[in-house]
Order: sequence, then structure tokens, then C-alpha cells
Amino acid sequence: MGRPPTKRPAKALVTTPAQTLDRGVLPTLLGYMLRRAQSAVFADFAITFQTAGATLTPGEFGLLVLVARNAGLSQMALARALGIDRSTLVPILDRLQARDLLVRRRSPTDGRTHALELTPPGTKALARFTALVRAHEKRIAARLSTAETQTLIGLLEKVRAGTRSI
Amino acid sequence: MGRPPTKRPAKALVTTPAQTLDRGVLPTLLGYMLRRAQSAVFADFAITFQTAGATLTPGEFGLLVLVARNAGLSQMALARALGIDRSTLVPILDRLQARDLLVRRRSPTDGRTHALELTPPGTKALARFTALVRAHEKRIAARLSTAETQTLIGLLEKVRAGTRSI
DNA sequence: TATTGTTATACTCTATAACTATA
DNA sequence: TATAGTTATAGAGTATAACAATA
Repeated sequence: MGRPPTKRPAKALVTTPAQTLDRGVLPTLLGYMLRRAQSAVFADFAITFQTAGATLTPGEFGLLVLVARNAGLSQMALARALGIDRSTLVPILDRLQARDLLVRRRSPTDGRTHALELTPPGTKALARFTALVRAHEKRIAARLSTAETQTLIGLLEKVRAGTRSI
Repeated sequence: MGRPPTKRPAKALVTTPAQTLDRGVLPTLLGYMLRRAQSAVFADFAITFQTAGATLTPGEFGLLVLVARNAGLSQMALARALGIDRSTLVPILDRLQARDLLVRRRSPTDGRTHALELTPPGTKALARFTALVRAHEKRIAARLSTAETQTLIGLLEKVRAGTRSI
């Protein structure tokens, strides 16, 4: 990521005292607030894993859970569940396989498909990742009561169900 | 986007009757549900604009609103408000400027900065975009009461405020 | 013929490091 | 020296088109 280091050391950026800008209607828009929250949660996820010395994205976590709970599924089935193209999935699986977290096995019943499953190290790693996700979840919901968190999840699902996703 | 067209026509993909997979704990995770909702809303935004023959992303809309409400602001100030690096902003502005939606003017007070502002066509286009966003917002909130929408926005802001974003 | 996985290609978003012009 | 904007570079995520192997 970025140009190879050569001379100057990274300098702490203080910058100007970031005056708050006028955001107009944006804070009243559900889509905008959803995107901001999602972005902040994503950043928190990254910090949580970084701090623990682990490397994983929210998407990779979801993928690993799906494979763990549906051992032997095909790449097509996984891509469909993730809502991405099968070609998009290839390099993602390449990376996870290179990390020895999962394997592609030849299906004995259908020579065209790969049966995906976690490796033993992958299963072990997922347990650790899940603990980190729990800690992360606890933090992002820290300002919400249990009831509020449930309400939020319910409302988010209502929103999702109401969209015309392709 | 994609390889240059050559032979085969795009075929309707029917695929296998997508059996629902076991998602384990995922539906109980706030981060996961937030990501799913955000993704669906993003897709709905794209369809809304595509259908209207307009081209715009949620991020570009937010940027245009910020420039409209804070005419003359610098690229640094805008990047800070958007939470992105100043280098990331450059190609985004290039595109919007190429579409004649905004301009970079030299600041008379500080020769290093650009004063950003919408062009007259940009201002007009933003009015149209805003109408489309309203229609989109109406749809994604269709299954929620007005009170529920307000609750949702409030909870999302609570979540955002609770994260340790960098 | 149709499906699965892969590859080639391309575009966007994101960042870091370094360069240029200014302050 | 420090800041603003730009460029070079690089990786992740996303997609479409086409290809090879298999059904």
C-alpha cells in the first residue's frame, strides 16, 4: 500500500482546527446516517483486530462463519449468500486459503464444483475471531441498552427488506 | 468496467434455486446487520438514479451538498469532513469537475488552496439529485413509521458516537 | 447447452510517500 | 519549516466477458 519508503519520516498531522461544516439536510437522511454509522463501525472493527494483532475484515469474518456453518458448500452458493459475483470471490478465497484458514476440495459428486471447508487451524482461528467480534460488538453497542440494540437490529432488517436490491 | 465485448450476448442468469444457508450468529450481530442494510440501501440508491437516467453515488451526493452549503471551502476541509485522505479526494473532484458540476478556483487569500464551489449547472443538478434522494429515502423507510425512522436515525448516531474511529 | 470456477480486464475507493507551489 | 494540492504507486472490492472443464 503506497509508495516504497525512501526519505521523510511520517509526521504527526495536526492540521487546522477542523471547523465543523454545515451538512444541510444530510443528518436527516437515513441513507447518510446509515453510511456514517457503518463506516465508523468498520473502523472500530479494524482497530479491534489490529490491536489484537489479528488480520481480518468484517466480510472475511462473515465468509468464514458461512463456511463453518455450511461445510462443503460450493463457491457459487457462497457467492450468492454473500451477494457478490463468483469472480469476485476467487481472490478472496485465494487469500484465505493462502493463510491456511480454508480449503477448496474437489466435490466427489460434481466435478465442476469445489466443496469449501475450514481447515483445523481455520476453525481454531474462527473461535478467536469470534471472541474479538464479541468485544467489538460490545463496544459499538455500549451506548445502547439491550432493548435498544434489539430495536436497532429489527429496524435495520425492516429497512433492508424494504429496498429493491437487485 | 470488464472486458471489451466480443461475442456472446448477456444471458439471463437463473441459477440454482438458492437454498438459504445457515448464517449462525451473524443475524444477531449489529455490525453484520448494519453492513447488510447499508449494502441494500446503496443498491437501492443506485437503482433509483439509474432508473432516472442520472449518474451519482451516495458519496458524491454528500460531497455536493457539503460544497453547496459551504461554498469556497478548501479541498483539505472537504476531505476532513468526508473522513478521507486529501489524495483520495483529487480524482473524485476531477470527475465532478469534468462533469461541470463544480469548479476549483484559486483562493485570493491563500495561493496554496482551492476554493470549491458548485457551477450553475451543478446547483441545478443538485436540486434534481435531491429530489431523487427524497424518493429513495421514502422507499427505504417505507416499512417504518415516522417515529421509527427518527428512532433509527437516533440509534445510528449513538452507535457512531460510541465507536473508536481513528 | 448450461453451470462452475478461473482468468483477463477495468473501474472505484482507499491509503502512503513524495513532489511542487506557496505560506 | 509547514501546509495544500497533485502525482505515483499499490491493494481491496467490485464487476463483465470469455475460457476450460464438467455436467
